[in-house]
Amino acid sequence: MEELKDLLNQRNLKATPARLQILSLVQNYDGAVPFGEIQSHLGELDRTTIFRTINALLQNGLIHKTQFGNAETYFAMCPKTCSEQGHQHQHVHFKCTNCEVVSCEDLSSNPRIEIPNFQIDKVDIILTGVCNRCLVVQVSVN
Amino acid sequence: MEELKDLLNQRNLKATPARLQILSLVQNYDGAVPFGEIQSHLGELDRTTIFRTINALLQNGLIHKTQFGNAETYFAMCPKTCSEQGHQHQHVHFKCTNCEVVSCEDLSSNPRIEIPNFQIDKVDIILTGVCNRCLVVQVSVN
DNA sequence: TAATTAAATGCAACATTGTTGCACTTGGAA
DNA sequence: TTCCAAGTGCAACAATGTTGCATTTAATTA
Ligand SMILES: [Zn+2]
Ligand SMILES: [Zn+2]
Ligand SMILES: [Zn+2]
Ligand SMILES: [Zn+2]
Repeated sequence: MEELKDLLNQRNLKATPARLQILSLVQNYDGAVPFGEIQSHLGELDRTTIFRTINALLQNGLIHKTQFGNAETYFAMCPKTCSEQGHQHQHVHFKCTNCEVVSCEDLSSNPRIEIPNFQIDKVDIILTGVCNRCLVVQVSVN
Repeated sequence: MEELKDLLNQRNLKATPARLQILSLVQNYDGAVPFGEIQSHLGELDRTTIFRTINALLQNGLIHKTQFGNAETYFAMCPKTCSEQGHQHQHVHFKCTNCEVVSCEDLSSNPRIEIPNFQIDKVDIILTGVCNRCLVVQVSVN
């Protein structure tokens, strides 16, 4: 908890209870946290505060977000390569249709994404399928 | 317009004015259509009808959608490989930060997306950058 | 430790996207 | 022309997200 406080102060963000609570939830969650989970775990906070807190953490490179279709938005911790200067992620986002967990995953080999005559600045890869844990369970059941 | 009517009837959808108008707009638009454009071009239709029409076209494989961050949802025509059985797209979605146009694009080579011990069922690649048209303009101006 | 202040919060009000139930209308087939 | 399942409009609702303003508080400093 003290290290989260340092993390915030390093980015010139006050270490307020709202920020510590949300950061702590995101850090300790199994996978990326759905927005609804943040809201229900922090019901004592005003909704406006939750949105503003999330935006502050996003803008300062402490957390990032992803979306699957029109469904809920998910939040996860950033690697140390992210800062208020911008986000730098190499990983992809995966949602398991069985356990519903959304996670940040590294690809076994990083794909080369190119479109002829286009300049590509940002690549976002969103995957859906069955995660390793659920596959193991399916195999052991059969 | 008559071919759109056939297209709808092939999928067992009535060729109503709402569907013909929305399909026609999506087909003739430069790139994928933002939801707001659909709404403003079809203001005489009830919003509920617009949503239900879009959902019918999505479910029957006539159009598909994509999203960039939390921003607007975009709609584009489907290739013939899509049907009420499901969507089958190989292309990616690209948004130009200069002209704001969102388009469906083929990659010069299709990447192999793999995560060890995961089963991947659906791959969604969302790109941001500068499109070929805007790059040409920038070069000719300098 | 107490005072100071910029930053953060709570509250109210608002905008947009999206859904559901129900009554009414209509496209397409007989 | 008649018929009816499918489609539409309307009302009401729910969720996400934003803005303005008054109040509170984290961190600095005296
Ligand atoms: Zn980041
Ligand atoms: Zn991530
Ligand atoms: Zn499709
Ligand atoms: Zn597309």
